Amino acid sequence: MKGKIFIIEDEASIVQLVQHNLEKEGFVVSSSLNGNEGLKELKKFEPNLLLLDWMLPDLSGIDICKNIRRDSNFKSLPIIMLTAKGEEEDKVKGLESGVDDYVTKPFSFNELHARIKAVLRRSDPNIVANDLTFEDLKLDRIEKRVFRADKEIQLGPTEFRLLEFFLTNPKRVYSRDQILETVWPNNVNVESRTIDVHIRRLRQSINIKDKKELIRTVRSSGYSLV
Amino acid sequence: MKGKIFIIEDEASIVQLVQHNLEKEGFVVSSSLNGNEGLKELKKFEPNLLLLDWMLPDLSGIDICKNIRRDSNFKSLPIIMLTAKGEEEDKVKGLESGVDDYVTKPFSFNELHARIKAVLRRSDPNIVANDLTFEDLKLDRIEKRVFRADKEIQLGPTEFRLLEFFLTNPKRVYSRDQILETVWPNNVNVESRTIDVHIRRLRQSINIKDKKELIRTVRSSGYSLV
DNA sequence: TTAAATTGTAATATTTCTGTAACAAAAGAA
DNA sequence: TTCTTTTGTTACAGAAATATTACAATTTAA
Repeated sequence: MKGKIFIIEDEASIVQLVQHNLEKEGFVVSSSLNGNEGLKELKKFEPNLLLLDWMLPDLSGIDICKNIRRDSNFKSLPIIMLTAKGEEEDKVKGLESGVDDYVTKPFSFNELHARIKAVLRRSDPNIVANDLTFEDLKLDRIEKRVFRADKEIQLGPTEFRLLEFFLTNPKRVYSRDQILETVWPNNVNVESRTIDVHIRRLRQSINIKDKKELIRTVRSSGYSLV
Repeated sequence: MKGKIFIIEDEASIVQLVQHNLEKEGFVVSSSLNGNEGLKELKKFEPNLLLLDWMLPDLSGIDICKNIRRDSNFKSLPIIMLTAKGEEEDKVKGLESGVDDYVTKPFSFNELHARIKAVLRRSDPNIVANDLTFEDLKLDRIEKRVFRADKEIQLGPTEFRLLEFFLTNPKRVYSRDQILETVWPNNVNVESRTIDVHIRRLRQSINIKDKKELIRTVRSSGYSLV
């Protein structure tokens, strides 16, 4: 069971795109093109997550948010807000009125999907896959543990995130910039060479003697798993 | 054995939803769509708990309640009343006529489930799991006692709730925010560092020499049991 | 009411983690 | 080979997160 997602968004093309893709991912999806009706349908549908357009013809996103948060049955419904580019103040307002995350339009489905999983993982962990594995490596996001060949490995927080990142796309080569963007908290400035050091630390931790090296260096491109 | 639940409710869709979910949870469920018949069937069925709609076409919730309380065989049958939104006076009347709890429609199944467990825990402790255990730790929700290796341990109220929380999902790592949300009463603002102190107190209480530490610190993530 | 227990916070100590710089080693290029 | 570029390794100081302690305020019990 992947969970139920409700969409309130007035641009039919977006709804169609998102709904179709989410259903392909195994979610049960329902949607509404306007706010007032959407609210009613949503409460019947009882989703695990709401995708909410911030600019609707009838009701503003804030109003919907408030309404939802006031209803004891939906107080903790995770909400991801869809906002048009440049409406920076809206983001602030959104986060203040209890939105869990936001995605700026236009967005790629992959980006949205990642956000959805992240939000669901926090609010409703059973809905989302929590173990990442690759060969004899296993990372448990719930218990925050890492195993190589069934032996537990201790990692620092950054090494953990780094490995988690590689495990979401094994084999794929990531540049230092890509790694930096995803693994490090936003608006943090670190030397790109710093990654080398963390790679070293990660290697040191996950390598077992007689077992093959798991992190490959791709000269002038970056690193990848195996 | 999870116990038997009877439902008297005239909206077939609600009955279906609730009955289905309760059966999935292991309860034996029977139901009736109207009051007079429901009363008869109920007495044959001999449930451990009754879910009672307050607004029925034929008999009012109060009448049913009175009838039940007058019957010596069902004097102490726990009743949860289902009431439509805004019927505040009904709640008062309900509680006066011996209802144990009420749930406002529309409700989520999870909410109802929680209420049912809470009511059964009080009235019929054998039906509901009241002991949380993990390795040699045992927490008794009824008597509010905690044991480690069969030796009783004294905990303050907050430490008790904290441990109870960890025991509902052992091994899982919880962030300070999650702990705060669940363990502390709502809309109470406490410093997130305060949790560290309570963790310390809890550790101090449940740790026995020569026995392993039960609470794991996961740097930058939170805490978990073992 | 007094005494005891409980709570939250702030201050301090301790531990662990991070980023960087400096140098070594390796891989390409010429 | 020799030079250049890129990556590996190491050590270390400062930063960040957690542990511990003490204390005042509040609640509960006696």
